[in-house]
Amino acid sequence: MPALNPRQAEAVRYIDGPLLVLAGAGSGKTRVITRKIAYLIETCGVAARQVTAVTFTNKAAREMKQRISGLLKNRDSRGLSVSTFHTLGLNIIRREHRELGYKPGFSILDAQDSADLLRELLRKERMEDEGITAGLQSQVSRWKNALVSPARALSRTEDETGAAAARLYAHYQRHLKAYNAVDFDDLILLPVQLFREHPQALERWQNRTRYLLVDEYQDTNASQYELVKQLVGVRGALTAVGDDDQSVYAWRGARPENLALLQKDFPRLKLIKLEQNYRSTGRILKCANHLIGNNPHLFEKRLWSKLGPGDPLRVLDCRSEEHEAQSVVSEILHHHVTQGAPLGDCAILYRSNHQARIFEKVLREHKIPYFLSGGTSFFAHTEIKDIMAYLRLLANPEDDAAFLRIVNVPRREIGPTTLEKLAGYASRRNTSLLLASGELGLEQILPQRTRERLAEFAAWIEDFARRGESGDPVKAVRDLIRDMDYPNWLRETSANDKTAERRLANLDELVSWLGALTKGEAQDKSLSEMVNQLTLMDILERQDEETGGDRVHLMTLHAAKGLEFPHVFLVGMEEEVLPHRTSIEEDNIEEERRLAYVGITRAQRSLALSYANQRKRYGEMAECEPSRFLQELPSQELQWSGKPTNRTREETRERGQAHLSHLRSLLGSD
DNA sequence: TGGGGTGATATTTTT
DNA sequence: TATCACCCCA
Repeated sequence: MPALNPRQAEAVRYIDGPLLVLAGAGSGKTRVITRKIAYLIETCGVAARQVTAVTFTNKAAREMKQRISGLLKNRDSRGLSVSTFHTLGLNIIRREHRELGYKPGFSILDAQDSADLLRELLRKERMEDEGITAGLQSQVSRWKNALVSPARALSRTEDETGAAAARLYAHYQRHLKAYNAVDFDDLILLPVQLFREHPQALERWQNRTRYLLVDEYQDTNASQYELVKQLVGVRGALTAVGDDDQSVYAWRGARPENLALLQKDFPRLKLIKLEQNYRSTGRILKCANHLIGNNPHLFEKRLWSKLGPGDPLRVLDCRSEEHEAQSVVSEILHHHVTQGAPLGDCAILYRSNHQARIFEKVLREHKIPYFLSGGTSFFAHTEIKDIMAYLRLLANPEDDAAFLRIVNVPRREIGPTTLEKLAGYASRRNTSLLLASGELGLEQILPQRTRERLAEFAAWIEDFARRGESGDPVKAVRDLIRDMDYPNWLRETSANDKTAERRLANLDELVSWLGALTKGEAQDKSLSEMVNQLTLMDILERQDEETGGDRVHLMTLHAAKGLEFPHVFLVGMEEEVLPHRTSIEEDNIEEERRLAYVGITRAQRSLALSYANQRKRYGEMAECEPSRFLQELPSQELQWSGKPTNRTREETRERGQAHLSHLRSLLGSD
């Protein structure tokens, strides 16, 4: 086990009050968090169940758990909570749902479900023409993340469009509540509201959070910060780890200022900076420091490394995006062949997803295996969404969104007209669609055959709901899928055999995940708990990872955060690409610079930056200018290749002239 | 119910 | 250019 450096050790041992660890890229922040948790449990005698660590991604939480259990060996780490903010919120809501006015079995709507619901409401309200369709979901999300209630949102708006959006927000919240459902943002928002209104509940949670550790602190938004403050309370047993230079989620509500706010809110805050980098060579770090030096800083820090200077950074000047892809791929091949570098050591990083395409094409042409991260999520597949909707409905008979999704999938001859009438009836009776389906009052408005179909469906669902509750929930799910002949429906609705096979495999995978969840830590989980847990999980299609092997990594800069690779190719270093056009327009260059910084600091041994002079934009060929960030790098550390651009030609001319005038001045002074 | 034609639209993305 | 949602017609 590597020894901690003095600063890291100090951060691990400082438990007397609130602590902010400013951890530069590659400075071993995860090591500090994991070692600190082990220290708290082993040395300070804090009970594992009273330690809570929060991260932003499942992946980070998973890794952290693994590393801690490695450190603690056989010692008791049961009850230690390492989770994402959202899972923590879910646990709080699960325990306290009554106080919040939710019933057991409440559903979680994912981003897609919530967008669907908003679109539906928008349609009902006939507000399409008011131009608030675009960005409505993110507006609502921003409000929620800033702890702005619908009423406050409405009172704050100035124009009619904003008011319409705020009304929709109110409407949306009412529907969620009626569905006994929450969305992702609610998982943070509701606990905050609960703790504001119920001091006893807050005390309960404070008592079980004797120590709180927060990773990637710069990514917290206002509601997450509020939750942190509430849980920490006056005790101030908090370690926050973050790096303002790696804040790249401002567009999602993250507030890097939260780092500075800590100092205000916790006057006793201790600050420790981790500046020794264990990842990159000196030249790479020098360039990174140089670039980020152009940003204003909340806290000054300067990364250094003992790893030696390393090679100069290469800049690839390319004619077109095609040429760029070919240049990068041939460099990778070169590394691979001449230095025996594994393909898996190479990563191609880009600003936006569409840039991956051309690289995929060229890699395929060269028969080079690659791993593209950030594809469609497992849970975005129709078949998975369908079954999840069934599960939600089993657990929560009030989940109208789930009901509407699957009532006619597979076909049960329950069409839009029927549903509209049913919805009218249900809302008059103040009940849910599923519960209304079996009611006698429908006699007045629906023909007998239709009523029978509805009642049959409702009875069928209720039957399986009972089976899921009393018996083996996984078996109930299997039976449900078989009983409605869903696999055949999938085959019928798939374009070809191949997609059908894939979808069936996905279905199997979902069921086996359910099985795995029942075997997990807590044995007897209810169906709804399993469903909610699944909704927060990130099962991506990882055939690539499973088939394993040595593959080039392709990913966005956002996805690369937290990772490292021996050889990094930072591509598309152009104005309007990185910095992205909209960021230029919105005068948001600093965040783009941080993105470039994140990209550079992913590299361990070698880094190449590339740009194209021409690129297809919305179908049309457009001239491109090298990114301003290239000029912000120290030119003596860069090695340009390819044909020199106008810029470099100009530079050489300038340099030549400077040299001449220098000579002249020498002559003149003589 | 499904398929084809049409017009708008075009970041980053986790939970 | 490429995709996607939407609408109309068979």
